[in-house]
Amino acid sequence: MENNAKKRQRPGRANIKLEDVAIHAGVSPATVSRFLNNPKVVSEEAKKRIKAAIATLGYMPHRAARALASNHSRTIGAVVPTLDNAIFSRQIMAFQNRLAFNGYTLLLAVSEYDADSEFQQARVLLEHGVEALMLVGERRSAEFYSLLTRVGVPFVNTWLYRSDSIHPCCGFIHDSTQQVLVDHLVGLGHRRLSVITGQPENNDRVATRLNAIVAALESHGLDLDPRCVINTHYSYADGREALRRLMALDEQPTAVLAGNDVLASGVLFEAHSQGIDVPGHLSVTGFGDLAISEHLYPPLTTIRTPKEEIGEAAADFLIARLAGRETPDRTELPARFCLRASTGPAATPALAHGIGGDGF
Amino acid sequence: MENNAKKRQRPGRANIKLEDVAIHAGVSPATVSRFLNNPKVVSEEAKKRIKAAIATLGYMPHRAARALASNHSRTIGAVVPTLDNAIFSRQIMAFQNRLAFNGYTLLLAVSEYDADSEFQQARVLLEHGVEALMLVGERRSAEFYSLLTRVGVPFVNTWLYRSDSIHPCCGFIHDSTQQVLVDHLVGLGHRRLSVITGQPENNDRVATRLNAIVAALESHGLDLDPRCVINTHYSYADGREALRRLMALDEQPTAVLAGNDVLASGVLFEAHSQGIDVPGHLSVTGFGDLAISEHLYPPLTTIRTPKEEIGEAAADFLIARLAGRETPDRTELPARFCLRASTGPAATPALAHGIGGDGF
DNA sequence: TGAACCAATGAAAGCGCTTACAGACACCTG
DNA sequence: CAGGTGTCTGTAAGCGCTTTCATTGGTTCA
Repeated sequence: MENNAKKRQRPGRANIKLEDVAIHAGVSPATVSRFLNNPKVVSEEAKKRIKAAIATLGYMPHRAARALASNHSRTIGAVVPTLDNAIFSRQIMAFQNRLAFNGYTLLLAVSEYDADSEFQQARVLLEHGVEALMLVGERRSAEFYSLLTRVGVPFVNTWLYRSDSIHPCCGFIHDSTQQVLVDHLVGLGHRRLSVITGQPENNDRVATRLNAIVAALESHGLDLDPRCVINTHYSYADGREALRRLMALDEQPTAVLAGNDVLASGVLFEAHSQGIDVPGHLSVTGFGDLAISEHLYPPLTTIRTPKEEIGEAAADFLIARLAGRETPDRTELPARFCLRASTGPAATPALAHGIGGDGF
Repeated sequence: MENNAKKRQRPGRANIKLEDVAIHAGVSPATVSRFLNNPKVVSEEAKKRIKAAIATLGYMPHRAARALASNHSRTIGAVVPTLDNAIFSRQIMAFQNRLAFNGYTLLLAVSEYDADSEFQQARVLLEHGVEALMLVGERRSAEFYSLLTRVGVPFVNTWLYRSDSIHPCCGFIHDSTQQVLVDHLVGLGHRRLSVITGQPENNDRVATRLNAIVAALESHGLDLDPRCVINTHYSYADGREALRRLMALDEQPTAVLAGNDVLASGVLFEAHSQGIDVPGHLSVTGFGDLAISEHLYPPLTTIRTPKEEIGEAAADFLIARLAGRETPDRTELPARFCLRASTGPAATPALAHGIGGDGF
């Protein structure tokens, strides 16, 4: 009867609140709160008693209440296209790790490469009061960007770097990175290249790299046969299927630029099962450098992308912003060319259709 | 001057609140709240005006306030060992997808196979008011379980199923699943098996499977030479290194049971580079069935684990519990044996040291 | 000795929502 | 027409914290 108000029970939480700790420790709630948030202003004596009270009561702060009162949720959101690809999962791991280290919790959503879904999910994260947001890519609706600026949370676009971007970003320059691969192949004598990649309409990095390939070829006086460009999804089976289509062409390409290492692996697998010699008959490049890529037969020539570095840099950027620290809007984390054995001199036309080399 | 109180600005959010919507729509805050949470009780007229007000003001609900007032955060937490492995990332994708569909947001933490970290991170998620929790495995401190029950949030242990578990769980039975592999190899004439797996002390599934291997061998009157058991980490390089150690033994095993498909792939890669014929000279099994496994040379005999199914079942279970619906505590999602080409009859002793077959 | 300062604390007013309760109104029913 | 019923709405009291402001008692300094 000591409490005549209808007591709304809190299912789903231990029912100990800050006030209980205060009573137990013989101090005011304000002091307990200060102990939690800024311990140096409370006396040793009070600290000791509060600590004891927290321990014996098993008190856990109620973050929603804290968020409401202090206007700080201590959460940061991320929306990524998928976790299927090791690329994003490593980024997220590094990101989450950095956040946790700094006392932030990650709210995660997956967009499945769908722009509407990305927007929708980001909205929900904002409603949840995330103090900052990590996103992938930069192409999105004006409405999305205007929400972001209206709400005023710091955000960062990852996986790309453009020195003239109007938004904070961290990643690498896709054009020049992609160009390295094209130059490499052309330098090996390849004249008829092919591309197997994702859907440019859902993925601005794919679109950029595709353009970069065309531009790079142009600079060599070459062009890209549209029949040699296959836009597909990111699975091994898709990579295999794409190579089959390419090999069915009457003028077969001598090299394949795969959009990522999964696709490239698929190409390698298919080449193997068809007895196509790589790199004797066909050169293959990947993009991303997965852990497995150096172990494939032959080891894959690819681009090592800074997955963890991007996650960490994004976290550091956002945390710095939230702490009011000055920090540059754009961070370039270069991707590196990994020359391995899946690329080699273009077969001379005379040999082009033979099954060369020692296979696998 | 209409507001003489010191106005704490809300940086990081659009400053429109429910009350503003109410004023704009000419109704009380309660009605707006009802519109948001239980629209069927508000009149069509009011609905229309509130909808318009929300749209023109660009109102976004403040979830922390809502959580505080209603005692429902609409968030669910998950702690997984890693996202590095496709296993858990697929589970998380499926889980998150299901949550989002039901209006829940995922708070994600990664424990890196560390029990203290798992506990710590789960605590933080609980502080954030997650209404339910998905975990991996079942071995954890009594303190952890007591917190879970004290706080009273529904939780579920994933990746294992035990009909006699006292906690909700969803997954498969490791013992019998593992046994299938052992029986398969023994049935092929293998007598000297080896195991390459993770660290049983950090991973109860590994420990269970290891015991299951010993038991299964015993049932065939065989035993497991301790020198043939290698506990390592989950990388391709670790798998390769482990095979090297196994091959350096004076009595070489004729089969390797790898703890997961990554390790098994490493074994395959190393076997290839050493010219060891698989399965002619050495049989290899995996565990998990990654997307790549069917494409390897030779395609990997392994166990297909229900990754997405586990994520979905876990989400469904927790959501049902939160909705007060009856639902069984334990869900068995069987793992399936995938017979492929990496296993074959044990080499006869006479041939055991030769390099057989056509390699790759 | 009194003014000035400082460190430590408590009282109380919210943060932006939800919800119990009661009131207002329209409509039946006997 | 009194009384009941049902639908919709508003009032106001919190949810568990943070934080401003005022107060206390002790120290230092001129």
